Amino acid sequence: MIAQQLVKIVGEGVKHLYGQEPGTGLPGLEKTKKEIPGDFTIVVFPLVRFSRKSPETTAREIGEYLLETVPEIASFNVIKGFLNLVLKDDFWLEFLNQARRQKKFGCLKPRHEDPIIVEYSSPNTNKPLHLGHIRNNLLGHSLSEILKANGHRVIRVNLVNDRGIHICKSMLAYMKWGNGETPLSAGMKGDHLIGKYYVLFNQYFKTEVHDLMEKGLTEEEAEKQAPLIREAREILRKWEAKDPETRDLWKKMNDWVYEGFNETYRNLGITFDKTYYESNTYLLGKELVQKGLDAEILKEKEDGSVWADLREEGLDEKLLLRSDGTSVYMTQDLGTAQSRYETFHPSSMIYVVGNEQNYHFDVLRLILKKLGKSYADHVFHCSYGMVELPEGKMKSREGTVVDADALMEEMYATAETTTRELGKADEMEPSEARELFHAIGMGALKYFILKVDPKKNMLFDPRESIDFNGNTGPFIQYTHARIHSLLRRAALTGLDLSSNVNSSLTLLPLEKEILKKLYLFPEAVQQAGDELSPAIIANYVYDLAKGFNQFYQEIPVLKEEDPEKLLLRLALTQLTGLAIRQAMVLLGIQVPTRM
RNA sequence: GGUCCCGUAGCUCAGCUGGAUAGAGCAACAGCCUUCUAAGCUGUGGGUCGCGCGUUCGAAUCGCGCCGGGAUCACCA
Repeated sequence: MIAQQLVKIVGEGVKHLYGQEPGTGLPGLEKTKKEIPGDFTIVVFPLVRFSRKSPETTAREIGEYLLETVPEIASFNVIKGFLNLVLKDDFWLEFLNQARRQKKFGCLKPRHEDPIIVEYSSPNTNKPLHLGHIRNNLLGHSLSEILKANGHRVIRVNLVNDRGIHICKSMLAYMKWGNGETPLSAGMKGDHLIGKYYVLFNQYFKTEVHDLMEKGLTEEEAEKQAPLIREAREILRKWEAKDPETRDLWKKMNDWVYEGFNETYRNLGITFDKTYYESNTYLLGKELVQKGLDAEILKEKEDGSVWADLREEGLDEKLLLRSDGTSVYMTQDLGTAQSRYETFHPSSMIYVVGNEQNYHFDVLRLILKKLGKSYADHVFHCSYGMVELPEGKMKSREGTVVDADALMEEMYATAETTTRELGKADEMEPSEARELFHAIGMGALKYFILKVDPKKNMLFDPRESIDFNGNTGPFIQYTHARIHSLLRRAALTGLDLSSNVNSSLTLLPLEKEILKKLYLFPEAVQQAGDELSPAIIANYVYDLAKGFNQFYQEIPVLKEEDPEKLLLRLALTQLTGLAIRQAMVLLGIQVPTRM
C-alpha cells in the first residue's frame, strides 16, 4: 500500500538529503486533518535531528524529494512541522477500480494454517441468558468473523457449564415444588422454566439462612448448614456417583434448557462449530496435574491437596486438586486447553470471558508455562467489561438482570412500531416485513453493544430504549438500503456498472472524502483483528456511512449527465455499499436492501 | 491491604503505538422534503480531557503520586 511505500521513501529521502539512516520508528504517516488541504501528513519534527534545519525547511526539502520521486503525489504544503501531501486524483480512482475487482473488499483470502480457537458464550444451564451473555456472544461471534476476514481459520467453541452445585439447586427446587411441570405445560421456554426454580431455591434458601442466623449462627455457618443447601449437595454427590434417577432428571432439565438456548442463539444469529459439555470435561486436567507433580513442578501438601506455587511470579499459591482428590475449575481449564491443543493444534486459543476472570486467566497461562507447554504464550483472554444498569451491576439472584429474550422481543417491537410509523412497511409482504423488523431491532441492539470498546464497562438504561437515529445500527442499515435504492434505479436505466471508471477524471471533494474512507477499510479490518476489537469496525462503518450520506445529500448521482461522472458516482456508491455490508457481516448485523 | 481496569460535553461513547484548533451521537435550539428513501443533511450552544508533578520541541495519549468508581485475590464456577 502507498502508506508503507511512502514511509520507506521518506527514509530514503532522509538518507539522500542528510546522509543519515533514520532507522526504525521515526517516520509516521497519518491522515491529514479535515480543514487542512492534503491527504496524508508526515510529521517531520523527529527528522529535524537528521537535517539540523528548521522543521519548515526540513518538511519542504522532504516534500520536494517526494514530489520528484513519487509519481502519485500531486503537490504538498507545509504548515509548521507538518508536511501535507496531496495525491493525484488518478491514484484514488485507480484504487476505486482495483477495490471493485476484489471479491471481498477489505478481507484477506483464507490462508492454509493452524486454526484459531475462539471460545465464547459458555452459559450455565440453570438460568436463561441475560444482557451480559449477549455482550459475550456478540463479541465472540464478531471476533470470529473478524479473524476470518484476516485470513485465519477459526473454530468457534462453546463450553457449556452443565453440572455443579448451581444446577443441583434448580433440580432440588424442581423436585420439591415442580409438580411435574414442563415447558409445554407451563408455556415457558425451557431455560426460563429452570431459571424460575433457581430463583425459587434462592428465595427459600435465603429464608432458611435468615432463620438460622436468628438462632445465633453466623452468616457463613448458616449458609453452610441450611437444609436446602445440604440437600443440594447430596444431589451433587448422587450425580457424581452416577445415580440413574438423578442423572435422568438432570438430563431432562438440561435438554429443556438447551432448547431454550438454541432459540436464543438463533435469534441472536450465533452459531458454534463445536460444543463441549463440562460434564464430559470436568475430570480433564488431573493427568496433567499428576505429571506436574511427578516432575516436581507442582507440590502436594500434607493433607493431600495439590498446589501450584506462583509466588515467584508475584501471585499466590493456586489449588489444583482438593485434599479429597477432586478437581477445581482451574484444573479443568488446564485439561481442556491441553486437549484442544492436541486435537486442533491451534495457533492460538482465545477465550471470550468477562474481566472478572482476568486473574484466573493470568494464573492459567502461568501454570501452563510452568508445566512447559509451548502454547501457553498463545492463550489469550479476550476480556470484556460488565454491562451495568443505572443502579449498578446486574445480579441474577436479586433479579436485576435484563433478560436476553425479553430484550430482543422489545427491540423487535420497537423496530416494528418505528418502521410502521414511518410508513415503510406499507407495501411489504408480511414475511418480508417480519424479517426487516428483526434485522433492524437486532441491528440496533448489536451495534449498541459492539460499538463500545470491549474492555470497558458499559451502561445500559432499560428505561431509555436503544436509539434508531444517529450513531446506531439502523442508521448504517438505512444508508445501505439507500445505496441499494440508488443502484436499483441505475439498473433500470440499463447502465453497465462493470466497466472501469476513467481514472483521469477530476474528483469533487466529497467524492474524494469517501474514497479516502474506503481506502482505510482494509486497515480497520486488520486493526480490529490485531486488537480483538469489533468496536474498531463499528466506529469505522459509522464514519463511512456518515460520509456517504453527506455525499448523497450534496451531490446528485442519477441526475449526472456526463456518463463517465455518472459511472464514477455509481461505482463509489456500489463500493461503499459493499464495504458497509462487509463491515456489518463482521459485526454479525444484517443489512436490508430496502427499509 | 495487594494486583488489574476505568475516569473525556448534561447523558452514552470515539480519540490513547505522543503531534496541528479534543470529535460523534443523544438531549436543546434554528434551518433543509414539487428533485436519487428526512431512520437523512446543515448550523448554533455545550469541555480546567478526575487532580497534581514529571519526561518532551510538543501530553487527553507516556511515567510517578493522589482522588473517585469497578473487578479480583475461595478446597465456588
